[in-house]
Amino acid sequence: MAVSRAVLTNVYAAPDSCQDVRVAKEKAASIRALNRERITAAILDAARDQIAHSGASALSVRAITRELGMASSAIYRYFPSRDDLLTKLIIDSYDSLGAAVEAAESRVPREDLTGRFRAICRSTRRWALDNQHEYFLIYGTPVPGYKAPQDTIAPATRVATLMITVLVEAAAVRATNGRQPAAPAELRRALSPMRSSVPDLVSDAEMANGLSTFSALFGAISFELGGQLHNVIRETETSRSAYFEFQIDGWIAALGW
Amino acid sequence: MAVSRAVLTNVYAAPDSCQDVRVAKEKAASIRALNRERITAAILDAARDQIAHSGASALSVRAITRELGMASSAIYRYFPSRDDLLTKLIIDSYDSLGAAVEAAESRVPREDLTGRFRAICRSTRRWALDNQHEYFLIYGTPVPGYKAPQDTIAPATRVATLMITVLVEAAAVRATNGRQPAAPAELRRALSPMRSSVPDLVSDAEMANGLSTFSALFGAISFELGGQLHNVIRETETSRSAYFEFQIDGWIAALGW
DNA sequence: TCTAAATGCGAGCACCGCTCTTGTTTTGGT
DNA sequence: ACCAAAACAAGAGCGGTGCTCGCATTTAGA
Repeated sequence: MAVSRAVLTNVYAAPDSCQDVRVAKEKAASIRALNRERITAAILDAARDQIAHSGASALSVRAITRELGMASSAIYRYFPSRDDLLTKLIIDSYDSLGAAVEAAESRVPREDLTGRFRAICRSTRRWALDNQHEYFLIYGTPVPGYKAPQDTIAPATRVATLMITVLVEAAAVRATNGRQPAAPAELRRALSPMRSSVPDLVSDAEMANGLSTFSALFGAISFELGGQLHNVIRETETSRSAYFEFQIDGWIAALGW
Repeated sequence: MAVSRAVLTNVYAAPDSCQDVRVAKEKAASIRALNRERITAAILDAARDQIAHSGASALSVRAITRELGMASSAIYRYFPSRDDLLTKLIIDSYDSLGAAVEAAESRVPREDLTGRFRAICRSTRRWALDNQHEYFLIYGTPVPGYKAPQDTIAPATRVATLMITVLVEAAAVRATNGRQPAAPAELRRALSPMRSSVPDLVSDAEMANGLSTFSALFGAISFELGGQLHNVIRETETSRSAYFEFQIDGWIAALGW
């Protein structure tokens, strides 16, 4: 109806006439396409709001449509199911985290390897604290039946890729002096899938170490966000951050840097 | 009705007459009390089945009552809400994990500190692999509105307590040789809540180190169970376990043992 | 024995994800 | 410029959920 349509357009950027926005050939942004974009964005925004406020389990498509003033059935023109909506949100969360970490890491001088490592750890924690529910959307309880679609894996690996890059550069520096002992055959086999993404100059032990540190980082963050540090570490940001910095030092030491 | 009652009693241990089972004073097990126990246990069993099969989010009280042949409203005589049922299951899971880890640790000679540490790590992982959904019930995404009741905290600390015990004994051994440098004031303050449960002979750094290692352990397990090691570590038990053992070695080294 | 508490049941409420039908709007080819 | 086809919005409806309430029955304790 005209009513709901008006609501929808109100929610969004000025419904300027679509004709002055280049009616060029190719995909000349039609009214349909523009509306679709706007409404899709509105749905995602509302969904993000809901998740930020009360977590992924409370995400309700009916609540979204209610807020947007549309019929509950209309949303299925944009997302075939609640799971597809969640998938999109998951991808966005991965990208949001990835972008935040990449931005923080890029601000550190290239030659400062430990500084870059620190930046990765800190910005990951920072993002997690600022987006708790989105963090658990990604690193929390896996959804029973849910199988991660293909298009989630690329965004999912952004921060891991960054970590590997730093690890590789660190290995390159340290490879100049002395060869390292070979890892046990079983560990080598275990690492074989990861090996294909990591140059040979990184030893098996360095790879395993890096991965272990990586999971320790997320363990630390999950502990803090999950309340496992309640009555253990003082609940002020200064204390929490001091403990986190202590952990970073430990990880750097464990990496042999 | 007699029908559903029959079903219920069938599900459970023989409904032997309650009179021969000491009609003594005090809480002379009445028919009511016995049935209540039986039905409560049946509900919990069915709930555990559901969780083990498809996770906590899929836990449905109606499905439980259906399976037990009772009216959906009847379950509220036993658990006032779905959340209370979940709370009970959470407590049970904590206890189950705690008991498993305590049993494994107790089998190692007292003087073998690293062996006891290893036993804690391994049995925790083992339990998590065997009870994936229960693990995430405990260490997964925190429920938005959920506030852990008082009676969960004791079971929740069983494995942590065990870990602290080993840490303390290790500190006692190493305290004989040399004092350790004081930790920064901020870290000391951060650790103050934990300090009240840990004797003074454990230094701040040792405490923080132990805690960090503890969270790393759960980070590692969550990574494995959460699928974060997919395409990273080979998905066979031998490979997974080899990588886990490598991590244990790293943690022991980080603890300075 | 007799009252009060505990228990079971069914109807019902408000919500959920999702489907199907109907009627309207927009698009694109002729 | 017209018209069939596609996209879309709305509403009713289905089966599911957690939970409440009133009523009948059973048990406990005085």
